[in-house]
Order: sequence, then structure tokens, then C-alpha cells
Amino acid sequence: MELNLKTFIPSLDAYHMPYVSEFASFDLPSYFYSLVRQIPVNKVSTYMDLAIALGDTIAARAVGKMLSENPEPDITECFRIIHSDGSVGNYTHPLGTEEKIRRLVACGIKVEDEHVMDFEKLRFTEFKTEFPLKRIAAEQSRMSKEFVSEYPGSDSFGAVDVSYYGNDAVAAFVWREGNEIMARFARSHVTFPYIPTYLSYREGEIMKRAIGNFDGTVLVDGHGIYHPRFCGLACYIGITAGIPTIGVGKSKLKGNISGKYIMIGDRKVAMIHKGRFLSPGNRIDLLDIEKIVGHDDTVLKLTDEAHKAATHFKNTAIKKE
DNA sequence: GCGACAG
DNA sequence: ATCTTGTCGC
Repeated sequence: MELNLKTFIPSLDAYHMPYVSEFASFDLPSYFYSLVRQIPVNKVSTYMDLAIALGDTIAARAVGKMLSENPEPDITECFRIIHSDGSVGNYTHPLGTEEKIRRLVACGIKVEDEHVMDFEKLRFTEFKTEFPLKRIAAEQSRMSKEFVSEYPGSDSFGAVDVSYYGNDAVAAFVWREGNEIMARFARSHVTFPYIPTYLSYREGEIMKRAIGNFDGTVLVDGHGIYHPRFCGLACYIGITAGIPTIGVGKSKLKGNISGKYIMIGDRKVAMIHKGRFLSPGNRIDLLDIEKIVGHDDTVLKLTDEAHKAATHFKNTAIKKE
């Protein structure tokens, strides 16, 4: 016998459809290196210029980091990227800054006292780009609209954290079973760099693999709606996996402190509890979080267990390889 | 000159 | 988060 779906499912909208990210496996470094290769041989550009071409000035440090990890320095020449004040800046090479200057001079660029002469005239900014970080930020804004504040309730809690050895990451997810603490791990090489406010695209997918099909509320090492686009790591995980999540951050992002709460504009996005910033990720609100940590102070300690598990796995399994 | 800038 | 990457605004 076959079911007539049209009869039994009146509207797909009645179901919660997990949001699918378009950038879950986006290779930002490859895109970035292709931008670097656009700089003409007799020109220079700055870390900030490349960050703008990527789509957000907040990525300036990540630009430096990606250049330092350039896998093909002969094909993607990175010595043309200099500081915004015209000084040549660092060069990840055994010979350091001296080598950067030597290579610039070899291209006919004049350098005096570690500064590029006629810097503004030699500066290249006309990148052909689709501003990927702007697109990702737009996805965060769209995704934030999928946030649901109704808490389904749960008697089980888990916590997830990530530890790194270079760009090799391990995610640890821990939960309680009776008196035991259980752990599940996920490993992978990550390419997306750490960029403030884009943490989801570095850690979201590996964390979801460690969480697996856990049926409960997940504490995430990062913020939830306490985020400039109301879409931090805990939201990304909660909304793309369709599960209740709570963001647990150790440090501030932006926003104003008002008593025990953090405000972004007129929206209350987080509460301060025991030096942590707690914010809704998905399918929960601040009042639920307040009740949970007030009723059971062992729940938050799961985040410490997740941190320990991830660090231990990294030190014992990854570092030795 | 020093802090922000989630991890 | 590690192993050093940059800019802005006060």
C-alpha cells in the first residue's frame, strides 16, 4: 500500500527544515590566493586592501595568517602585500623582512628605511572579486531569521569544544550518562581561518560531526545570538542541525553591558553568569538558560569537560603524528 | 601608546 | 584557538 503524501502532508512549511549553509565547505584560502595573484608584478597592495576584497576589513589579520601559510610562494607571490602605512611588514621566510625588500626591489619597487616609496602610486586595489565574506555575512543575517526561541525542554545536556594542532582540528563532544562522562570526537584539517564574527565557518561543521545525533541541549564554545548579525557559532549549529543550543563564551564580542545582560541595540542577547557570556543559539531563550544554570550548576561544567577532552585528544593522538 | 577584534 | 598574523580608534 502506498501513502498519498499529498493527503498526509498538507504543507512542507509545517515541518522544521534545517537551514543548509552555502558555505559549509567554502575554501576561503584558495579564493584569497587567487586574489593575491591579481596584483600586477610592478604593484603593491596592503593587508587591508585584501581584506576589503575578501569582503570585510575585520579579516586583515587573517590575511597575514593566510600569507604566512602560502603553500605555493613561487606561484602566489606574497611579498607585495605590505602594511597600510607603507612599511613593508613581515615576511615568513628564513631571511625575513630583508628578503621581502630584496624581492620588491627586484621588481623595480623602491624601498627606503623599510618603507615603499611612492606607495600610493604603486598601490593596487582593483581586485576582481565577489566579496565572499559579504556573502557569508548575508547568509548569517538570513540564517538568524530562522532562530526559534521556544524551548522543547530536555533532561540531557552536552558540550562541544575544538582544539588545534596547526590547522588540524579535533572536536570533542561530551555528555553525561549516569555518573559517567561520555565523549565522541571528530577530526579534520580545517582551511577556513579564524576571522572574528565568522567563527562558524571554521568550527561549525566539525562540531556537528562530534555532536552526531545527540538528542538533548548542546552547550557550544562560542556565542549564540550575541553576535553583530545575531548568528554566532551556537546559532549556526542549532539552526543547521535543528537542535537546541546555548552559546557559552569566555570573552566579549561587541555590545553593551547592562547589569547582568549584554545588549546589542535594544535586543537583550546574552547574560553574564560566573564570568561566562551565555546566549541562546537556537530553540531556547534567555529565561530558559537562566532557569537551567540556576537549577543545576553542573551543566556549565560540561564545557570544561569538553575542553579537557579536546585538549587531551590533541596532545595524545594528533601531536605525535 | 594600548585595547578591541567570539575561538 | 595557538605560536605571532594587522588595523583602527581612543
